Amino acid sequence: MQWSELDQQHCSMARTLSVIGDRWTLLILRDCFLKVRRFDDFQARLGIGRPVLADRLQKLTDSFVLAKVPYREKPVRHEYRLTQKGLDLYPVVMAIVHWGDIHMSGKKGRPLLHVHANCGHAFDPVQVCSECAEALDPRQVQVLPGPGSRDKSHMPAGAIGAPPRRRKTQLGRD
Amino acid sequence: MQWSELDQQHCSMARTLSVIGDRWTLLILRDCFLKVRRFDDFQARLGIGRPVLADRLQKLTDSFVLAKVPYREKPVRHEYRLTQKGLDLYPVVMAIVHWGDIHMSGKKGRPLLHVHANCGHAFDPVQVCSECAEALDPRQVQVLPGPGSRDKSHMPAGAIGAPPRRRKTQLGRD
DNA sequence: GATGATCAGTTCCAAAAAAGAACCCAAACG
DNA sequence: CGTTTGGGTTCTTTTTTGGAACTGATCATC
Repeated sequence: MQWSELDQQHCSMARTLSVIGDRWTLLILRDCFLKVRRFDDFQARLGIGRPVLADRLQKLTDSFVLAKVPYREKPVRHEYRLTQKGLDLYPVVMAIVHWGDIHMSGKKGRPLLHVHANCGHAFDPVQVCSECAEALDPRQVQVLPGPGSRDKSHMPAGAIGAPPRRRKTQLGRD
Repeated sequence: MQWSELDQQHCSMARTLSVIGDRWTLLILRDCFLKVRRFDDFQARLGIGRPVLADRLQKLTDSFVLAKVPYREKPVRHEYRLTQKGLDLYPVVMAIVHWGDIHMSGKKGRPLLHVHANCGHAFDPVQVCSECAEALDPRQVQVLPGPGSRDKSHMPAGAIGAPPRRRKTQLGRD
C-alpha cells in the first residue's frame, strides 16, 4: 500500500495519520501551539527545508487544520493559525510530549513544564473515560465495530466476532 | 536538519517522534494494541512493505517499546509484544484515534467503538489535568522552561522570558 | 521421498520524498 | 542605489519507500 492511500482506509488512526502522520507535521503543530505563525519563524525554529515546510503548511491548510490569514497588504503576507480542528489536536500533542517527558528525558528532567491557569499547578495530562472519569488502562478497554465499520478486513484482531486466530504454539499466551 | 538527528533535540515532542514519528510506526503500534504480534500478521493487515516492517520492528525493539520474545523453538519464531514503555503510548494512540473519529469519519460514523470494562459504557478519551481533574484547554495552559531546559534556542515562543517577538503589523493579534 | 505450506525475514531495483543550496519577487528601509 | 524582510519556488543530490523475488528451516501432505 502507498502512504498516500492511507486516507481511504477504514480506520480513524490511518485517516488521522494521513493528515498529521508526516515527518515534520507534528513538529510544525507543536510550534503552532507555541504561537509560532510565520513561515520564516517555523523554518528557523525547526531547521526544516523550505520546500518541505511550504508543502506541509499547504497540506495542513487544505485539510483545515491551519488557516492562512493575511496580516498585511502590500505586499500581502499571511500567517498560519490553528483552526478549531487544529486546536482539537491538543490532546495528541500533549500525549506525545508527556510520553517524551517520562521516557525520553535525560537525568536533568523534562525540558518544559505546563502550568494550568485553572488551578495554578504544574500538571501532567491524564486520559480518562468520558463516562466514569477513571484513568484509562488499555487492558480495561474492549474494541467493537462501530456504526462506520464496513468490512472485516480492517477489523481489530481482538474484536468480538473476530477473535485472534489461534495457532499451535508452545510458548504463546495472551 | 536530518530526521536522524531529531533525538538530540531539546524537546520531548521531537524525542518522542524520533521513536514513533516514522511513517507506519504508529499503525504498527495500533495493531499491537489490537493484539497483533507476528510479522506476517502485521504485514498482511497493514499492507506495508516487508523490508520497512522489518526495519520498524527492529527500531521499536531497540528502543524498548516492543520486546521480541520467542514463542516456538525449531525453528525459533518470535513475536513482538508491547513493553510497559509501549503500553504507555496508549494515550497517544487513543488521542489520535479519537481525533479521527471526530474529524475524519464519514457520515456513517466512527469505524470502531471503545467500551470501558470499568463502567460498561462506550466512551471517548478525555484529557484532564492531573492536579485539578478539569478537562484541558490549550488556552488555559502556560508553558515554562523545566529542569531539563538548557538553552534558549528551543524555548517556546510563548514562554515566560521569551515572549513572541512583536512586529509592526496591521492585522496581527494574539 | 518429493511437494508444498508456514514464518520471518533479506536482497535488489525502481519510484518517491527529503535535504540543502540557490534563486525569485515585491516592498520597505537607509 | 543597495540591502533587508517575508514567503516562497527551482534544481540537484541523497534517503526512504514500494514491491517483487529469494532464502532457509521445519512441518504437513501426497
